Amino acid sequence: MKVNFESLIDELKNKKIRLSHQRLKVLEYLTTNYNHPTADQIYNGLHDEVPTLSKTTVYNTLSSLLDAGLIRAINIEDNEVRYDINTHDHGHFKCESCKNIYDFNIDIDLFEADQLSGFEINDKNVFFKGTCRSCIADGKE
Amino acid sequence: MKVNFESLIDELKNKKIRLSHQRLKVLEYLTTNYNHPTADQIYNGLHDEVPTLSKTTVYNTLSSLLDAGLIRAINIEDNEVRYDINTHDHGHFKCESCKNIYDFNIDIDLFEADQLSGFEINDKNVFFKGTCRSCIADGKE
DNA sequence: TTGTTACTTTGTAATCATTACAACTTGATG
DNA sequence: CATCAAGTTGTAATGATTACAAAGTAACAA
Ligand SMILES: [Mn+2]
Ligand SMILES: [Mn+2]
Ligand SMILES: [Zn+2]
Ligand SMILES: [Zn+2]
Repeated sequence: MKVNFESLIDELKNKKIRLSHQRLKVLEYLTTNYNHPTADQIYNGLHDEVPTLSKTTVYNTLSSLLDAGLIRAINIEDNEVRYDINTHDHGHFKCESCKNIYDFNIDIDLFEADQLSGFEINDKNVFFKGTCRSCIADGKE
Repeated sequence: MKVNFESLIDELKNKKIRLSHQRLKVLEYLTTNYNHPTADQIYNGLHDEVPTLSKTTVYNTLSSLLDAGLIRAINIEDNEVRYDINTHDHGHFKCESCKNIYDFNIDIDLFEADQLSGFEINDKNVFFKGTCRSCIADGKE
C-alpha cells in the first residue's frame, strides 16, 4: 500500500486544516512508518527531529487527522491504540509473539449480514490474532 | 444465543477453577445480561446482591474466565473492554447513537486471506460501527 | 466434621495512556 | 507586516486497570 504525501497535503488544504510543522511531521512519520505505530511511538520517533514536540500535540494531531478521515485508529489490544495511514478497507493480523501487525486484503462486503438490514454501517473492522509465519519458523509459537 | 449456566460450572470444574461465590455471581451476571457489559457494569450490577464484592475481584475473575476460554473480551472502543459469554464466532455491531452492541452471524471462514498462509490464527474478530435500525427510526442518526 | 493449605478476595496504592486547561506561539489571509 | 483564530506546549487531572499484602475460603483428605 502506497500513500502519497503530496495528496495528503492537498486533502488537508481542502479541509481547511492548517499545515503546521508538527502536523506535517506526524503525517510524514505515518507515511514512512507503515507499522501501525502508537501515539507514543510517533512521539519518540519524532523526538530527535522535533525536540520541542509535545505528546499532547501528537494526540491532538492524531485526533484531527482521524476527524478528517486521513488516518484510521486500530483497537486490537485494550491498552494501546495504533494508527494507520491506510484508510482503505483491509484486515489486520497481530502476531502475539513478535507483536507485529500485518495487513491483509479482505473482501469485506462478503458478509452481508442480513441481521443488520436497516442498519447504517459506517465502519468495518476485521482483525485476527495468532502467530506469524516467521515466528513459527523460528519456533516461537 | 443460549448459554447453559450448569455447563459453565462443569467447565470450571474440569479446568480446576474454584467455584467461589464471586466467580459464580460474575458468571451468572454474564449469562443473564447479554449486553456485553464492561467490568464496571458487572461490578455495579452485582453490588446490591454482593455488597462486599470488590472491583479487583471482578477484574481477576474476568481474567481467569478469559484464560479458561469461558468468555471473550471485545475491544471496540479504546477506553472500554466489554465481555461476552458467547464464545462462538460472531460479529458485533456498535450503534454510535444508543451505544448498544448487537450480535450478528458471520461466516468468518469466508475470508481465507491467502496472504496469511503459513500463519497460525487463534482469534478472529469482526466489528462494525454505525447507527442501528431503531435509532434510525427515531431519527437519531 | 475438622484441619490444612493453596487459591481467592479485598482495599488501597500505583501505573499509565489519554484528556483538560491556560498561557504562549504561529499559519493564513489580506 | 498586522491580525487573530487556530495550534502548541507543559502541567495537572482523569479513569481504567494492575500490583500488592493481609485476611478469608474452597477443596480435599483424614
Ligand atoms: Mn493497516
Ligand atoms: Mn457477542
Ligand atoms: Zn511474529
Ligand atoms: Zn442505536
